[in-house]
Amino acid sequence: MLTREEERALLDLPGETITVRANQDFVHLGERVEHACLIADGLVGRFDQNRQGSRQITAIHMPGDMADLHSVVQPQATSALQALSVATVLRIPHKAIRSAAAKHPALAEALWRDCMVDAAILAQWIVNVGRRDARSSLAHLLCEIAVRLEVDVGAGAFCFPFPVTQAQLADATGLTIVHVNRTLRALREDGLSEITRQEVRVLDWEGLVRAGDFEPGYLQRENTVEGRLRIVPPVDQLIQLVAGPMTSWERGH
Amino acid sequence: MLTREEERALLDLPGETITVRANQDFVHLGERVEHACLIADGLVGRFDQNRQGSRQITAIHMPGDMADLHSVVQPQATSALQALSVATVLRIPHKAIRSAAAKHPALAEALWRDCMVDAAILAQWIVNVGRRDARSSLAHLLCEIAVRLEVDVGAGAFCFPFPVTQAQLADATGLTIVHVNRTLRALREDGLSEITRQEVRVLDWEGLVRAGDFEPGYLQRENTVEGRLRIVPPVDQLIQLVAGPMTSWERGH
DNA sequence: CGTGACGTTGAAGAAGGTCAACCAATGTGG
DNA sequence: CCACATTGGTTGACCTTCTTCAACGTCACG
Repeated sequence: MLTREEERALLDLPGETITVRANQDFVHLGERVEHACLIADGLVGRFDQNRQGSRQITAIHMPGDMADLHSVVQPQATSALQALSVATVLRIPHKAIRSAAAKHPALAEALWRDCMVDAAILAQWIVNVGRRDARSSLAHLLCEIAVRLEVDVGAGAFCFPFPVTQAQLADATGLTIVHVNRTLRALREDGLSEITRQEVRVLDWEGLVRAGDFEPGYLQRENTVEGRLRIVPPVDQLIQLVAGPMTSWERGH
Repeated sequence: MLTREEERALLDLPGETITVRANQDFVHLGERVEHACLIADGLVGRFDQNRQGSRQITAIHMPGDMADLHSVVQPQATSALQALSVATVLRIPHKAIRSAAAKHPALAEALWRDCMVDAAILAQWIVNVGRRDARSSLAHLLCEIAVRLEVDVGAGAFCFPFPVTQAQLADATGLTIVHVNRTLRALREDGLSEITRQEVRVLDWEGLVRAGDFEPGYLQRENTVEGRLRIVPPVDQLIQLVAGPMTSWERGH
């Protein structure tokens, strides 16, 4: 865990709030960025594309995520960031993050770790588009989102807001819109899940987990000692979880 | 760039050398690791899989790469590491890396950056399996490897060692062995590239780049000021490139 | 000179893409 | 309040890519 002082350093980070319309880029490909983006509200996609113009969403970020924390050490953007639905984003200057990290090595480690959880999710995403069929891939995506949103999956059936279009789901899974549409219908007909423009209704969580071949370990959620940095909204009131096996690099060995 | 003192700290890292046979895991899924693996020789794959057992290579590492540097901040392995061909690996204790990072913030930043270059490669890998057909995907993979190996692509035709099997290429691209075989034949018949068990012979680099829709920007190679950490073999004699826009977090503002 | 690992090929079929409609909901300007 | 445009969802017909299964070839090695 971070010390109270380290928490303060994190919470005291300055930033300006911007509102982004759906389908609007707020980090452009190749751009040199000076701010990291903390998602305060809405959903954000990390977009890549090939030169033929077909797009691929490589990550989905939600409130509490630092969508491009990596830009602190790599300011040349290799992916774009675009709002999937209306989003509120807090732009935090790299400068401030760097100086906080320099003062508090444990914080630097927590930031690095946070990036690595995202990287583990990227690796799973590769498996999802590379080695799962459409049905499994979509089911897996829904499971991942549910767990990351910390929806209570105890009950057999539940709902959570997830305002994305079928076109965006297609970009996330590497499928076409038409095939996503048919596959969602199949999931519906099998009584696993129903998806509208605004929310996901899970009817059979166990079944969805099986269909999606979902193993939540990679999300690093159970283990609170090594969990991900997560600043939950309202942003300036609570750090939910921040951690490292050692309190600080100096103190650990 | 790192200062001479920081370079020394990096070079002075202790480690034991191990030799790994082809197809042998040296980091197991779910395992708790205490060492980071610096590849000294050979090729290494980062392996993930779904429960049905079909495997997916999510990254390929080569000499000079720290294949699981991320384990320093996230010791629970979410992917396995396996040698693609005989490999020599230097195992560096996390402890040593942590303490060097604590002493030298600029080094900590360089390590973090190195991880983020790998993450950018992961994102491109998603595009490769999600939005490219077999021909394009294999061509892109070959281009990426050539550039990362720092092969001189100036000449129209050239060779470089790349000892992988077609089965491994299939796991890397999310295809089947059979389809990889047919697609490689197509690349050969089109006069782009010939691949044997030991090496890749590129006959038409420009054509291969076009076929693979390859844009090397994400590899962060041109820009020496922000390039990746790369400890080239013989490991303890040379740091080729290490960097950051600022010399250190402290010295930055 | 067998045995295993790797590569190659053919035939058949399934998963997913492409093209082209059409529908429903929402918003906007006259 | 209506005509119209826009966005997102749905469906059918057809076609391509890739997979599956099964066989056979080839090379290295004990």
